[in-house]
Amino acid sequence: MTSSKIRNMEEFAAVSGISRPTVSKYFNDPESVRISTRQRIEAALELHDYRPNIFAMNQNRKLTKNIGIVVPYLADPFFAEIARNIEQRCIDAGYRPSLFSAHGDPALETDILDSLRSLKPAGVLLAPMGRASNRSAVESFCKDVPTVLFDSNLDEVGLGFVGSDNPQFSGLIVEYLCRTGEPPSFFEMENPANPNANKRRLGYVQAMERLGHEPHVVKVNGTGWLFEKIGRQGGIDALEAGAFKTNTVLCSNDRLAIGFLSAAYEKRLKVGRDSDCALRVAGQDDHPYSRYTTPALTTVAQDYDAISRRAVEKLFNAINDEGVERSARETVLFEGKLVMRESA
Amino acid sequence: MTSSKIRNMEEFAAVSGISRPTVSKYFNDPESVRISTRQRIEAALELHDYRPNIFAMNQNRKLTKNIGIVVPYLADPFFAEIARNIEQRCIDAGYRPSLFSAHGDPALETDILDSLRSLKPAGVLLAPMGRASNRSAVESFCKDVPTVLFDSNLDEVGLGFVGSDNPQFSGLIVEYLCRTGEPPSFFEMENPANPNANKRRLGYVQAMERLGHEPHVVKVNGTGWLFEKIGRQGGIDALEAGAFKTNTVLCSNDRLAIGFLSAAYEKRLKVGRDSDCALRVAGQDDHPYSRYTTPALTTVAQDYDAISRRAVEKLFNAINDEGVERSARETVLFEGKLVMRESA
DNA sequence: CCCAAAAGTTTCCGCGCGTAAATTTTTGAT
DNA sequence: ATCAAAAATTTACGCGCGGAAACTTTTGGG
Repeated sequence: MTSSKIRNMEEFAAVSGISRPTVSKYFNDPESVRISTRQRIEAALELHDYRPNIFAMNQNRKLTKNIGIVVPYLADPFFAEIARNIEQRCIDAGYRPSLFSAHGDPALETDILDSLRSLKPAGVLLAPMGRASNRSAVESFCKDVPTVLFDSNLDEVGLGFVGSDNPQFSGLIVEYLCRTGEPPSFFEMENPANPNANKRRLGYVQAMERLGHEPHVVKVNGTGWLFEKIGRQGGIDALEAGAFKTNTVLCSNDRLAIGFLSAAYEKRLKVGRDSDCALRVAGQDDHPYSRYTTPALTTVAQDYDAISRRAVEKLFNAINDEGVERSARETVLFEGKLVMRESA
Repeated sequence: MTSSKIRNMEEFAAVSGISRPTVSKYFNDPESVRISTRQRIEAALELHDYRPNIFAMNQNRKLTKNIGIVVPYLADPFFAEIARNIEQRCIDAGYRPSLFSAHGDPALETDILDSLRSLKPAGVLLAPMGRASNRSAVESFCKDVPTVLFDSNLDEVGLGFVGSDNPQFSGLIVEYLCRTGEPPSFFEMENPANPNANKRRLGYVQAMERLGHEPHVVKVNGTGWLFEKIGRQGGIDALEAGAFKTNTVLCSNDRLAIGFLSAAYEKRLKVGRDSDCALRVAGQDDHPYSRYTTPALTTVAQDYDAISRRAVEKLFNAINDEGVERSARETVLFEGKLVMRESA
């Protein structure tokens, strides 16, 4: 910067030799002005580091450049990773993402959506809490703000849903477990917060029946989002009660599996597929930590990248098409890939 | 809501029977108006669900109610937890926190601070990346915006620092390990991103010398924030090379320890303090996952709650005191508590 | 009941920018 | 060189609210 600070667009327009309305146009879309003027503005920009007042901008604009990203539980690295992924894509597209976590609290989720309204976001990417979500609140929010759901679906809500093909997940790993050993029992929370859990259970049951085995589901107590804790305590209880029909356990998700591995260790049961092992344990998600458990967790990998890319893509299409294609709510599901590690 | 939507404060003032300037006062501080008028406003508020336009508010106010929270790596549940803690305290105090993660990228940290300026935040709580941080950028930011550092310190920058007494951490666990077995080697990254690592190493060395043992530090390659990965690969290499003097390993932090436990498993070395164990492994931080490792990780617990509480407190004091006490930059360190689990 | 202090009202201006309308200038192909 | 289209300029207004100034009303202790 050469001279004194620029206070507003008026002053910046003066030093750049361009009229203020044209400068305004430039900041809304650099492509909308002639190349020569764009260069003059950008030349001035390098000398004076002026930036439009974001509050004044958003006050009048019909559509802000804000994007809301809402996840149910940020302390879960899975959500942290996917949020990061989405965030980056928004920034690259010239938007300003804001990240929110409901911290496992449905009321907070509603609060977030509520305060998100006042941000006048161009769009929102929402991973709802699931069954616990205040459905009507989410629904009314989606009517006002273009919203794409990801990770977990709420029927008929929002512009669409992008997530994983949960029955396929379970089917894939059930098939693997049966092929390489004995059929698994299914280990899950009694009242799972996430609706994906139900689809995974159904996928498990169907796959078992298809393969000619009798499904066996073990449900454990516990509510909330401390899945590892629930998996551990529920695992200890289930193991002590001899609740499993076979020595192979398929957990509803990796975090539950991490807790279950801890339970197996507590009960001095060696986990793995070697002959001296007492248990085989598998998860679902390919959680960032699942390769560092001991033994490393065999699981089904979610396609983080594809999910975040597709979700963002869908949102931006809706934002730009100005409602042309909003009628058709679309659901996109990505298949999981088997990740064979040592635990099963 | 009874009638049609309220469009602005003017209209809301009309339906509530109070003049607009008084309504404005109310929203800036409900305590600043007489009880009777407050009740009238709040009565109208329940009927009409009006909320002041946040952009118009922030445009003129000298001080917004925005608080920035910046962490270096949100995919680390430690930061997710402490961010959540801080976030809640800000909300409770009537502020609007925004969470940002540098995702392990120093350039992004600078970008975040840059764009944070345009949010005109009342204050910022910043956990800097550490050595990799663009110091001058952080420094100049702190001159413009009241900023309290936490987790990792940058000398003389910001209003103050709130974190852990790292040498005490190392001293505590070294003393424990020596008392209950043999003196530990210290396991760390060669070029740790976080400056706390250096203090922990020094604390280790001092504690060892104080107890009459020769310190032994094992440094492993690897940069970035994928500590588990580095701990695992570095651990495998170090174990194969016989790099440790004793069979007790103190890791610089829990995430490194999680990776190291994975390495020990890979090398079929049983970890724990039983007689049949080949290794004892300890960490530092009490990471959210450290109780679910197998074996559960013995570590030193950071006082998440105290750190976040004190950091927020310090920031709000500075904001409210309007620079009265800004001269004295204060450093607050909390002691860690030993968490004895099975790994050591 | 009186009166000073506290609180509320009226009136007005300004924040920084979006945006529309009318006008002028520039552009690029003929 | 000509001319219509494209782009930039000039002018003006409004967004919703903060906040100052001058004034009026309410409050509560004596």
